[in-house]
Amino acid sequence: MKRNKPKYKQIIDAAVIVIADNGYHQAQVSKIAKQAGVADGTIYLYFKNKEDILISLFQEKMGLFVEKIQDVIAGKQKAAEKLLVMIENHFKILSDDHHLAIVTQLELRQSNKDLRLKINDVLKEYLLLMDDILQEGIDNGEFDSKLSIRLARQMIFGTIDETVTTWVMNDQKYDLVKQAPAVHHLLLQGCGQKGE
Amino acid sequence: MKRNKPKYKQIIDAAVIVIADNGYHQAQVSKIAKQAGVADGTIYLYFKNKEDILISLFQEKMGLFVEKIQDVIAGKQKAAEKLLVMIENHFKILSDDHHLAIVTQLELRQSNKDLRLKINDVLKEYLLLMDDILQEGIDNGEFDSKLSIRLARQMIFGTIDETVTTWVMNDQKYDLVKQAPAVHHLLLQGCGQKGE
Amino acid sequence: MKRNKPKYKQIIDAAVIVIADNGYHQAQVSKIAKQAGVADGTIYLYFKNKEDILISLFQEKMGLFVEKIQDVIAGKQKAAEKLLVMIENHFKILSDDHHLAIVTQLELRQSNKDLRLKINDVLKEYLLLMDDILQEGIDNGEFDSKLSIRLARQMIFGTIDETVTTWVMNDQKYDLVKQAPAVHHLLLQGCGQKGE
Amino acid sequence: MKRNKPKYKQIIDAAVIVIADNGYHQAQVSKIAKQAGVADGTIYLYFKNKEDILISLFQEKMGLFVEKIQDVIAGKQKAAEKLLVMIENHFKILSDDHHLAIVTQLELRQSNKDLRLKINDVLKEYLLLMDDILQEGIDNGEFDSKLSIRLARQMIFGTIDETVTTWVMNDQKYDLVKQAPAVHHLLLQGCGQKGE
DNA sequence: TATGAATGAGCGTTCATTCAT
DNA sequence: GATGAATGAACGCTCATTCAT
Repeated sequence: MKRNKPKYKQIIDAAVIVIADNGYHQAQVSKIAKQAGVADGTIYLYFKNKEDILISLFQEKMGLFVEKIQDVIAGKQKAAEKLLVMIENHFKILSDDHHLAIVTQLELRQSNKDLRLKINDVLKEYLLLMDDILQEGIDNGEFDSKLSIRLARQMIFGTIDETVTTWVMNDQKYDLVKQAPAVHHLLLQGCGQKGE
Repeated sequence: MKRNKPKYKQIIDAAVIVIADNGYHQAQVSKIAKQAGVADGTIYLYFKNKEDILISLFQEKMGLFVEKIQDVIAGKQKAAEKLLVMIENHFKILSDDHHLAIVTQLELRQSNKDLRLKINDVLKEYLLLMDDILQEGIDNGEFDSKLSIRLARQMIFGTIDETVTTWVMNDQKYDLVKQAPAVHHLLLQGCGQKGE
Repeated sequence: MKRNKPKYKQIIDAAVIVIADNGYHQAQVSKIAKQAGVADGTIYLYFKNKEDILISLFQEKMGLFVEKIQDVIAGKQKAAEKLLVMIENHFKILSDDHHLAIVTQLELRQSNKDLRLKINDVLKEYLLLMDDILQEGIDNGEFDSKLSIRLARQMIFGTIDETVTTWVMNDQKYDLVKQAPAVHHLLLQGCGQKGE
Repeated sequence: MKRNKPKYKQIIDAAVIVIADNGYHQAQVSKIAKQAGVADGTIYLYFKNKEDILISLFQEKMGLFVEKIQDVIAGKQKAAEKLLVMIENHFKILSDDHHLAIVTQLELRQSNKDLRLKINDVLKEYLLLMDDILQEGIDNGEFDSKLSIRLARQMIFGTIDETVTTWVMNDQKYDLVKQAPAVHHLLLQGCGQKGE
C-alpha cells in the first residue's frame, strides 16, 4: 500500500508547503519533487498524476480533520456542545497549520471544476458529521423540530468556511479560535435553539 | 467611454457563456472572440488583457446585482424584510442566468489570487449593503443588540453562497428561489430575531 | 507628386523622431501617425507600406546628404581637400541631427535584409561620389596609382561609418566633427598620399 | 556545464543555419529545434530564452575567432605581419563558413539594441587584440608615433567589416581571402607605416 | 482626401508526463 | 525502485493593413 510508504506522505507534505508558498498555479510538479527531495519521475510512482496529488492531499488532511473532530465530539452529550467543539477544532487545526489554511481556503479553490467535485466527495464525510449532530439536536429537542437539515448544514459549513477564509485573507492576523463561541452562538440561534 | 459601446457588453456576455460552457481554463481569448462574433484583436480594443475581461465581467454583473438589490430593498421598512428580498433576489438573479451562476460559483473561483482579490473589492459594495441592513436591525431592536456585524455578515454571505454553490453543483435541478424563505428564517434566528 | 505634399515630409519627419525615441521595433505605424498628427490610414495614402516609409526616409535624408556634399566638394580642387570636406560634412550633418544619427547608425540597421539591400541602393550614389574623388586623386597623382578604388572606398566608408557608430554608441558625448582631420589624415595615408 | 554537452553546440549550429537560410526574423525557435533535431522544449534546457541562443552563438563563434587569431598572431614578430594574418584569418574563417558570414554580417545586426550591446561586449576582446597590435607597432617604430589608437582601430575594424559585408551582399561571389593583402596594404599606409 | 475601428495571422515559452538507464 | 533529460501541445497578445464612412 503506497499510502503507508514514507515517500507518500513526504510528497504530500511537500505539496502543502509548495502550494502555500508559491500559490496553486506556481506549484509545478518539479517544485514539489524538489521540496520532497525526490526526482520528478518518482512522484509518478506514488501518484497517478498531478491532480491525484491534490486529491490525496485533501483526503489525507481532511481525514485527520474528521478523525480529530469525531474524537472530541464523542466526549460530549448535547448537540450544542458537539457543535461548539467542532467549530473550535475546525478553527484550531487551521490556526495551527498556516500552510494548510492557505492551501484549503485559497489555493485549492483555484483547481478546476473536476478536481473540486472530487474534493467535495471527500468533504462529504465531514458534512455527514454535521448532519448527525443536527439530527441529534432535533431529536432531543435542542433544535427547532422543523429545521431543514440540509439548509442548516449549508448555513453551518458556509459560515465556518467564510469565517476562516476572511481570516486567511486578512493574513491570519487575529485569533481565529477566539471567534468560535460567537460563531457558535450565531449558528445555534439559527438552528432555533430551545431552552435557556 | 468603452463601457457603453455595444461590443463591450457583447464580449462580456460571450465570456460568460464560453466560461460556463468550457470552464475557466478552457476559455481561451479566441473562443470568447468567436462567441462574441469579433476578431481576436478586437477584444484588445475594449480590454487591457484577459484578466481585465474577467474583472470587468464581474464588475458589470455584480453592479447589476447590487443595483437591483438596492432597488428592492428601498421599498422595505424592516431589516428582516430587507434581508428576505435580498436573499430572494440573489437567488433569483442566479436562477435566471444559469451561465452566470456557473461562472460566479464555480469557474471564477479558479482564477488566481490577484484576480480574486480584485473580485473581492467588487464584492465589498455588496457586503456593505448587508452591513447596513444588520446595523439597522440592531438599531431598531429587530436583532440582538450584542450581535457582531462582521460575524453575522459572514454567516449571511457564507450561507447564501454555500446554498447557491450546492445548488449549482447539483446541476441546478431544484428550485433555488423556493429555498429563500427557509434560508431567511435560519439567518434571522441566527441574528437573534426579536418580536412575535 | 506625393513627395511634394506637406504630409509626405511630415510623416517622414515623424518617423525619424519616433524611431529615434522608441527604437526600430517599437516604431509602430500608429505611433508615427500620431506623431505626424494624421490618422493611421492616412499613412497609406502616401506610402505603400511601412517598409516604404523607411526607404523613403532614407532616400529623402540621404538625398540631402549627397546634395550638400556635392555642393561643398564643388568648391575644392584637390581630391584630398574634397575628401576632407566630405568627412567634415558627413560628421556635421549627423552631429546636427541627433535623431537622424541614431536612426541611421543604430535603428535602421535592425531592418530586415530586403530593406537593407534597398537602402544600399540609395547609398550607392554617395559611394559613387567617393569613387569619383578617388579616381580624380589617382589621375592627378595625389594617390597611389595602383590603388584599388573599390577597396579604398570600402576603407573610407567603413572607417567613417564605424567612427560615427562608435560616437553614437558612446551617446554622442564627444565632438565628432573635431575628429574629421585625424580621420582624414589616416585615410589619406591609406590611399598612399603623395607629396608633402 | 551545459556548454560542453553535445546538444548545446548542436543547437547553436542549427541556429546559424536557420538564421542564414531564413533570416533573423524568420528564425523561429521551433525551426531551430527542428533543424537541431530536438524538441522545442529542449532548447530551454540549454538556453534561457531565444536571445540567449543568439548571444551564446556569438560568444561561441567569436570565441573561436579570437582564439584562432591569437594563435596565428603569436607566431609573428612585427605588428605589420600580425595585422596581415589577422585580416587573412578574419576573411578565411568567414569564407569557410558561408552561413556564419551571413549571420554575423547581415542577420544578427537586425537584433534589437539590447542584444547588440551584448554582442558588442563580446566583440571588445577582439578589438583589444587590435589595440595591442597597434600599440606594439607604435612602440617599435613601425607606425606613426602620433597615431590615435582608437581612430586607427575604428579604421581597421570598419574597413574589414565593410569589406566582408560588401562581399556577403554580393553573394560571396569573389574570393575574399585574396583581398587580404590589398586591404592590409591600405591599412598599413593608413597607420603611417615606416620603412620599406 | 481623411478617418480609425476592426481585422487575424503568427510565435516564444511552460510544464505535466514519459522512459531509457 | 529511482532518476532527470527530453518531449511537444497549447495560447495570450501585437500590429501592419483595410475599408466603410
